[in-house]
Amino acid sequence: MARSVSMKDVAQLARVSVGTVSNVLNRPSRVSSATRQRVEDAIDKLGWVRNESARQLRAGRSDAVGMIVLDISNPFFADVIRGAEAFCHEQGYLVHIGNSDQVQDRQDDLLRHFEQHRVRGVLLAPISSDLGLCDQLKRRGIPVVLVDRTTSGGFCAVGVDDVEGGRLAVGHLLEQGHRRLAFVGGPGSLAQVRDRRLGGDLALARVADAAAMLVVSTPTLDVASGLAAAGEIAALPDGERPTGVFACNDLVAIGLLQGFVAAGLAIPGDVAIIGYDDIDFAAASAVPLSSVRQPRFELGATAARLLFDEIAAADEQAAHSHSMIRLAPELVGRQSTAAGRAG
Amino acid sequence: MARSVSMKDVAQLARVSVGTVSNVLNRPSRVSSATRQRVEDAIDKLGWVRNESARQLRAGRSDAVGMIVLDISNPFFADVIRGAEAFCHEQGYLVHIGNSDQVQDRQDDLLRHFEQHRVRGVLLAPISSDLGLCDQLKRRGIPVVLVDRTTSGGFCAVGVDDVEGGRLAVGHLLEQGHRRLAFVGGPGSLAQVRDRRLGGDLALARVADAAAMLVVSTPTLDVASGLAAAGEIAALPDGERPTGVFACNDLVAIGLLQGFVAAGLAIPGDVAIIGYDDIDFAAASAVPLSSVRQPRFELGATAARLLFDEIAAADEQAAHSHSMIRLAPELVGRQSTAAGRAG
DNA sequence: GGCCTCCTGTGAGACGATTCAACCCAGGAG
DNA sequence: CTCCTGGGTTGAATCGTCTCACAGGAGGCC
Repeated sequence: MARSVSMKDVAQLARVSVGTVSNVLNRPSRVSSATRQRVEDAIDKLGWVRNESARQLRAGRSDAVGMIVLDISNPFFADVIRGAEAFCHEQGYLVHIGNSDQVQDRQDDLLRHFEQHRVRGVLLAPISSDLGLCDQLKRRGIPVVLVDRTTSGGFCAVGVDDVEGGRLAVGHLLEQGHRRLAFVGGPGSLAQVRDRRLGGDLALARVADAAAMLVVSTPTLDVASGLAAAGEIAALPDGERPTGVFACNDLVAIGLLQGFVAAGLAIPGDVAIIGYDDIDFAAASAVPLSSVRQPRFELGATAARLLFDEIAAADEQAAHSHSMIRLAPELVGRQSTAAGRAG
Repeated sequence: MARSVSMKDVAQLARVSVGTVSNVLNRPSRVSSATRQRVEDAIDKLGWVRNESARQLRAGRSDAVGMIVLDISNPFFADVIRGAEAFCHEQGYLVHIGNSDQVQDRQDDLLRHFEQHRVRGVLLAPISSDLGLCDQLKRRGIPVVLVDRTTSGGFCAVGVDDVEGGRLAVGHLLEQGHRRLAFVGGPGSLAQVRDRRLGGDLALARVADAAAMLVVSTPTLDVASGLAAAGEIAALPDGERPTGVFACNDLVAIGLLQGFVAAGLAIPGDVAIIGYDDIDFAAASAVPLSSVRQPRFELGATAARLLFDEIAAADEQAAHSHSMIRLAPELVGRQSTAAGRAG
């Protein structure tokens, strides 16, 4: 198409200088209303739209932050994104969303991309503790806030106390009388998986007559993994099969639920299930799923807030000390662990 | 932090001109290997990262496309995004994801933002037929492809035949012997809602002894809306209550399922339910949900392909005629409509 | 009337990467 | 020895916007 119209074209049509056009846009009070009107008319007439690249180049910064999640298909992250976006939008910032799919290379690619685009900051749900590229961003003056993570090494972080969450989940199963338990989740490289399991183990250690948790490791945290694990567990003979299963997240729990039902096991009669995240589908499942609720929206919003605090401190050359915010998980008991039928 | 390093710094350190640095990056064959090595060393040493704004300004174009979906929490769109992203990534493009949440103003904001950022094209799941801003983008040379939409007015479009899908869904209920049916969904401004319902009506018209569908309109297409509608339907007296319900999407269907169970109705014994989209949670639901499958991933990937065709045509100044691709929906029968018990 | 302000508006640089015409020099052909 | 060729490198111009020092004119004040 025709070369895109620039401020110069607008200036020409309005018979003013480009400087004046810029003033109309950025400090309208400095321009007389007659001139302003002429310029605005010219803008409308030509359909001029500001070129953000040029603006950013000149300003040396952008109006965007980047965000990387582990799995865009997981409704948990959808809500975290919503939270972050709500906050950023309020500040006039755009959020670039990236999906690492738990692949380190993909995460690194995205970080590089963000760096090239000179985002003001990054919200990262990290795959592993390998944060090499984050250090590079930090050195360049791009703050990084870790999301859904409670151990921070030189970064701000927001997370839910996963150890406590695991403790709640397993504690709940124990309270319902279950003594043979299983933990389903993976990979172990994810801090979430390790912490939740650890919490479970801690709860278990307080009860004398409970066996160690059977651990079924999965490659990812999705429905398919839960389904596969269900088959494995259902195949165990009656006396050995766990009566209570702690799934590392709700997707896995839903897979388990489906798998157990398909194998002819009753929920919670034969097996009780508790998930993690309390996504909407957990409650909506026909055997409503007990779960450990995380404040998803707040997680995203808080992370965004920390990020903007750090950005503001850098702008003002003020000191900034990294903070780590640990939100509290909450047990949500539903039918999938209802008492009265378990052995 | 220190002013970000530019190519000039690299050039200085490597004792060459900036032109040579640029050549190393963009046409390495033109540079002697000794020089190239020196430049690359300098880049590493300084940690230089290309400034994408400057590159884009000079090039007059970006390496990104924009995508706007109706509801980022709906797993249906998560998969559409995956499809689009897979294709774009292969072409070396980045996808900016935006969430309109079915709010026209939000959609327009996002379109304006994309225009300012000079994206190469836009994939849009439109809220209504009001595409005013899209025309503006088109005039500016930014092609727009409509996603999940089969009526195109001057745009390429990819969609699933929703009328056919509605026909399949209701046809299936009729085949199972149901004669009192309901349709749950809304708002009517969404083409998806209108078309699916129309398809249902068409199927119904072929059967002499079936009553007209009871239409329960909802404000949005989410779980909460389904729950509310379930209450409304469950309250009807036994002889009047529909025995088969067609939900406009799976989120609504899941809400219905939960609501009916809570009201003491058996699925599919008292009420059969069929949803739409066949998201993973439909199959994983403890009463596995019948649904109409849409090729979600393919939908996104195809839309991206059309977009790049149009971009390529524009680059080569070749003619481009808009195409409209209609993918076929597919009935997936599961337990929620299983036969043998319905009246 | 002269001088000082305030109000508008101007125009010349940046910002950082890319491109391209021009240049330099070594080596080969004549 | 001169001319030509071509690989390797340079430097300036360019993209569109923003900022800032400054100019011109109107009005106020002494």
